[in-house]
Amino acid sequence: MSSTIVWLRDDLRLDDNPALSAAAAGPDRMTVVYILDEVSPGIRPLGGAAKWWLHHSLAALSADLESKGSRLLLRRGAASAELRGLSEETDAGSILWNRRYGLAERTVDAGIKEWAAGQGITATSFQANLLFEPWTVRTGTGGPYKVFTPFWRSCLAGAEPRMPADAPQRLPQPAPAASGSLPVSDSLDSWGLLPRRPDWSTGLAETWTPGERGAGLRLEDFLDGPVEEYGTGRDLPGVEGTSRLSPHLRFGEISPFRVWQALRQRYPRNAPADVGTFRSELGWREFCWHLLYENPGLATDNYRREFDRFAWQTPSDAELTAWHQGRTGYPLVDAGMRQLWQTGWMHNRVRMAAASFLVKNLLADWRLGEAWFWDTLVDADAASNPANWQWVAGSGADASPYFRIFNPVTQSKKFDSRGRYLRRFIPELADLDDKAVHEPWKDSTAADAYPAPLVGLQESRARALDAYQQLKEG
DNA sequence: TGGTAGTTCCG
DNA sequence: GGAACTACC
Repeated sequence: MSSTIVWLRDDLRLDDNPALSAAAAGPDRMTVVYILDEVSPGIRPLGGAAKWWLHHSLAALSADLESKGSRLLLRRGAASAELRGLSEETDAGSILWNRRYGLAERTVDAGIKEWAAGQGITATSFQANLLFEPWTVRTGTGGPYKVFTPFWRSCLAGAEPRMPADAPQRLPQPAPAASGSLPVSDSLDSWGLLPRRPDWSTGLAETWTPGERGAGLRLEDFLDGPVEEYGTGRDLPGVEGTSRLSPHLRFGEISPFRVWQALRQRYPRNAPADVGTFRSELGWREFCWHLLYENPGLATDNYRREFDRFAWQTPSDAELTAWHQGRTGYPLVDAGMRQLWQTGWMHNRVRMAAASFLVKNLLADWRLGEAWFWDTLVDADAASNPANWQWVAGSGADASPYFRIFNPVTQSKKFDSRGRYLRRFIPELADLDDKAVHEPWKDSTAADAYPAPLVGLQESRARALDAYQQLKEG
């Protein structure tokens, strides 16, 4: 008897999952498989925080599938080999998946599609993780967009994103192997995705609930309040003003179509400007994937190739470690880096300030920062992380102008004036008053507990402007 | 989705 | 002394 394989990747959900829904609507038995592929060429290994998330997300997904009569099969290895084996084991007549957009991933998928065609197996892919697929958004002259605003305007001018599909009520039974028993699954624990000695994941577990249910609750919480003041609230790191949906979107625990529709339903017309601002953040996610699709080397190559000649300085071990550990002596940067380490996430405005500090005040190559964020963020994806680092560095598409150098003191005075965020993540500063907390080096009582500034803002700023000036002239 | 420095103007 | 404005980086 023929069966269907649903291959899940960055779409760890039952809701609005077109591949899963298509299988559920058919008559076949169904094998749902997740493959941990660390060996196919060009696939970027997951960072540590992402591994932690993946473990818990798969555990949640597995339970959700079982509650509907299905099960999650886990396999590890090259995706193509695993799928071939599994197709044979389960006598699969079709393989279904939701599309992904990185070059290495597309290459794997295309290879499987070709193999399947030769075997008489139907391989079908669906749009599930982007509202606007990269190749569908074109400028008037047929090229890809390089600037966000016209990109997003073009997206919004087209057809409204489709309605999301509800999760199937019931799922087909798992397909047996030829032997009659179910195909063998790896145990999740055997993958070793969770940190061991030391276990740094406590703060992550306190902050997040990976999985589809956690994602839905985040969306509800956001719609119940912060969304209406998103325009101002999102800039205040001491306030819960953002959606915090990023890691859930990263792993596909919630569909962007579901988020879009939830906003549409809540604000059928005349949505407040804040809602438009939030939508445009979804737009930045789309734009980053658009950029990665057109520039597969986004994480390694300067988008603006003239930056290949830029005179990045190799930071000393002490400097890089101070940045990693949140001990640069600049409270906003340090609070952000500690939030990142403790919770796997950093507020967006603080990301900009912390990244600007590394790339401009320390004059370090943006790839060093990109790599650290890749390893420590729960929401780092292959598009947004490099695209945003290049945005900060000035080497990217629609990038921040080179002379825009964030002043971490000005930023914290402006966006965390009471020092609420600073004190939360830097206990050494808890007793300083609202003025000194932004500039602890001016307060003698802070001197022993908190590091002195790693570099002077004036000199390091001037040095960065010089380096950029040389690039322009050179 | 900035910052700085210089200027004017004000209390 | 600092808010507000501007030109420039």
